[in-house]
Amino acid sequence: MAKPSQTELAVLAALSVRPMTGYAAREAIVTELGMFWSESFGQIYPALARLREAGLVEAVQAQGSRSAVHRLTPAGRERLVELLREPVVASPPRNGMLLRLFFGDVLGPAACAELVLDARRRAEETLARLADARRGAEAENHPQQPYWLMTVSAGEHAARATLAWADETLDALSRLGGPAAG
Amino acid sequence: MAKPSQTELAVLAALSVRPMTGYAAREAIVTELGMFWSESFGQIYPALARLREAGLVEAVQAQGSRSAVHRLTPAGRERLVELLREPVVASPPRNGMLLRLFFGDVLGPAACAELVLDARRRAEETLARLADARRGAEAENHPQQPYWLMTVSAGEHAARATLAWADETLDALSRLGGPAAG
DNA sequence: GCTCGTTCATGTCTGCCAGATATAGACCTC
DNA sequence: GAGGTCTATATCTGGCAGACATGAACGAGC
Repeated sequence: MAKPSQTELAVLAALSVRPMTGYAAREAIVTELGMFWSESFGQIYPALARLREAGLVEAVQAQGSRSAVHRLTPAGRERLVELLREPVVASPPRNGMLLRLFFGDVLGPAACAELVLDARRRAEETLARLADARRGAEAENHPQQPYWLMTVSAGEHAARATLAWADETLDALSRLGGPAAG
Repeated sequence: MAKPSQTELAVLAALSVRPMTGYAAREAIVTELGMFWSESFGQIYPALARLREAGLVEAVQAQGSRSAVHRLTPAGRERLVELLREPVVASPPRNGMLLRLFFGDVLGPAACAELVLDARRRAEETLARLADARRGAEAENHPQQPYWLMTVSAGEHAARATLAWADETLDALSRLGGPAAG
């Protein structure tokens, strides 16, 4: 019940969909929330242990099998709502590509163009994965479906902004590299 | 010379602009790179000590005054180029707002609209600060000026994308809240 | 029936890092 | 000269990622 942990929020949220092992919870977070969230094994298992101790989740079917499926208790469901209502914790920005571009003079226009092209490629890949996610969500009939589409749309807007910026920036870089390189 | 640290890269980069105290380096990172980078005191001072020990920076004027101004050595400048050339380390995503929106069913449309409005407000503020930064950069005549403008532009594209997404999403949420609330 | 590779599953360890906190000199104001 | 703010340095706690260690289950091939 103490200090709100980001990991515990994500684990509770994942388990609210369906009971899962820690391993499966991590899989679900990577594949379904991967566009805007991430967790590591090193956090998930200690978090599950704490949640179990606090009575927020319970382990079922831990007998014969090695796998311990965890399920939310009613208290866990309450705690999830409580954590969701807490103010959003902003994660400090750390964009290595923009840091390098800011000191682009040191690397030169060609190396900078490589960095921007990389970012552009990643944005293209993101758009493709989001198109899949959108098709999948649109085929569903679930109370959370409209919310899923909103998060997909957030990713699409961000990725398209990256594409537009990259094209603009590649143009500027080619002009920096000398008119002959344009 | 060992494992490349993100903090050491940022500190070397900051000191490459001009010699500074640790405190001033942190100020510079917050104010000038704050849109895409962050550092804490708890990292800067140990990093400076390591860099000093490795001969990459040197302290000057540490005698009478309490303040220790640090300056890049030639080896430090080489190391900076080396670190800038290293592949970008991607920071794992953690967007608490989108996590909450994904489980928006639990909170309800009104609380979700609050979250989106918050994000919209922050994007507006970001755009205002970036407009200042752009004016400042455009007034300069510096070899790095075009690169500064590219990073400013990245922030502007991202912020405008957030605005467009927020408006679209607020509209969708108002329709979810029932046609009467639209 | 045995080995081998893969997947599922649980955990530990190291080290990066943010944020809070403690401390104190410098300078300014009233 | 008392109090407040800014500059400056440093430490400590705890969240967290990523690499690693370990082993069960299971199918493929011999």
